[in-house]
Amino acid sequence: MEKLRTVRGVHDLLPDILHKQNLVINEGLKISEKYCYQQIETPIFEFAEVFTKPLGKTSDIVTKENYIFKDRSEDELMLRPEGTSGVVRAFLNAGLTQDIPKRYSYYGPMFRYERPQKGRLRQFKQFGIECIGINNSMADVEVISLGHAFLEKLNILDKINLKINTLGDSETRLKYRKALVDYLNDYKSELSNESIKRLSENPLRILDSKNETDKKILINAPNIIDYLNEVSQERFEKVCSGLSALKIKYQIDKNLVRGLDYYCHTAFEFITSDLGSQGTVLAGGRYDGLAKMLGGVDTAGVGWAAGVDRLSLMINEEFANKPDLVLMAVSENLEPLLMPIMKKLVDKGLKVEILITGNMSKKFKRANKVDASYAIILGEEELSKNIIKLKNLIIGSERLITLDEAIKVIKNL
RNA sequence: GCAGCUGUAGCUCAGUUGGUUAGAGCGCCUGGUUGUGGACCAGGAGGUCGUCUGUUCAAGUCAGACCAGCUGUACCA
Repeated sequence: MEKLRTVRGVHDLLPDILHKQNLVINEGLKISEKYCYQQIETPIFEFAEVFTKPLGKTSDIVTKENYIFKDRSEDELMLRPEGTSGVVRAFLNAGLTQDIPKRYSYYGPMFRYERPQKGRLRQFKQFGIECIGINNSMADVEVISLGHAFLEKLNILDKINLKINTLGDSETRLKYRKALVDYLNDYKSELSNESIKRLSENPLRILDSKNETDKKILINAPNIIDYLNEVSQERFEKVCSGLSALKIKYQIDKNLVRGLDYYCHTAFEFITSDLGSQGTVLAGGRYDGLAKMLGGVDTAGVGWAAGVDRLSLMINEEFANKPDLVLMAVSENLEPLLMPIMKKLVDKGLKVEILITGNMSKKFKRANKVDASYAIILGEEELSKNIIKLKNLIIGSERLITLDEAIKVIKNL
């Protein structure tokens, strides 16, 4: 096919789907504003290091899913695969490390070179929030609570489960990592190829394996909960009891690992079974090490990102941008008089579609198609008396009245 | 990335063991109605059958490659 088309996994968002996505984003913005999160926007591409450093050299995003390119000045740039790194980078660049805490919300397109499917695109939209500069575990609870409230506003909470886990602090993870590797080394010959590779590179991610043999081996693997030092242990308990106090239901999933290196302590995912294998709809965690990885001052942070495309697939909203009325003239020479009328109607807050193609029959057919309730018709007869004809398209009745009267009738509907 | 399924009109789909000019419903356009819609009637436009290569006297139909979508898996939002 030599026709022009979009790149694989990159879709046009026609009005009906974009409208749904905007609803999702608007709910996100509204609820985050209530929690005093302020909207921020960062560039959709950055120096590649902004992502490669914090995400970790072994993450899929960096190794095979990236959109990296060089610009004309040979700078290595990368289309952003996620939002957090850019937001934290912006926070550091603005010199705000003394001005904490900061609560940010953002939305926009992200890019990952993946195998496209329903709910998985190469250009997709995320809405996310970041709470920067608070080490207190109550920030974790706040952030999860906000995510929960967001999904509640979208009216899809009943289709979603929350899973949480803790990755502990760096001391914990070092100890646990060693224990896990020791355990898994005994089964090295039975593990999947992917997991064998990870054993040396990023063993924690083996916990996430969906391979059946791997899963069996993992049943008796050491549990990170047993390796938590006192600080990490206490944190996790506080987060759990904080959620319970909010009556937010959750399941602890000890195999929940975030794919990105910068996470520590709390990790969580809101998961649905409605979207096939793309179950994760909102996910995040704590990323205390991120600011330092970017070369900035060590700053705590916790946040999440939600998949707007996925969420919009879950909400039932009919998109009807139907006009309050249609406006037409009976002959072409009267059409110039319609624009001032339209201006007045719009100024009064009405949604108007002006009909300037076809004969009267066509115009009424169009009015029908766009599901307008009223038609305002201007003809020679009406013009001479300085009135218009108002037709109620639902019951079919017509009245000759002034424009001001017509506006009142339409608005009283 | 790996595996499977699918691709015929704007949409949903039919198309027999390969055989004239590829069909239906819906939608669209024109007219029946020169100031009036939904229903109805009549007519019409719209397809290089995803693309390319091959097999054959003959390909929408068979084969291969590629492209795209979907499903699962990996991974992730």
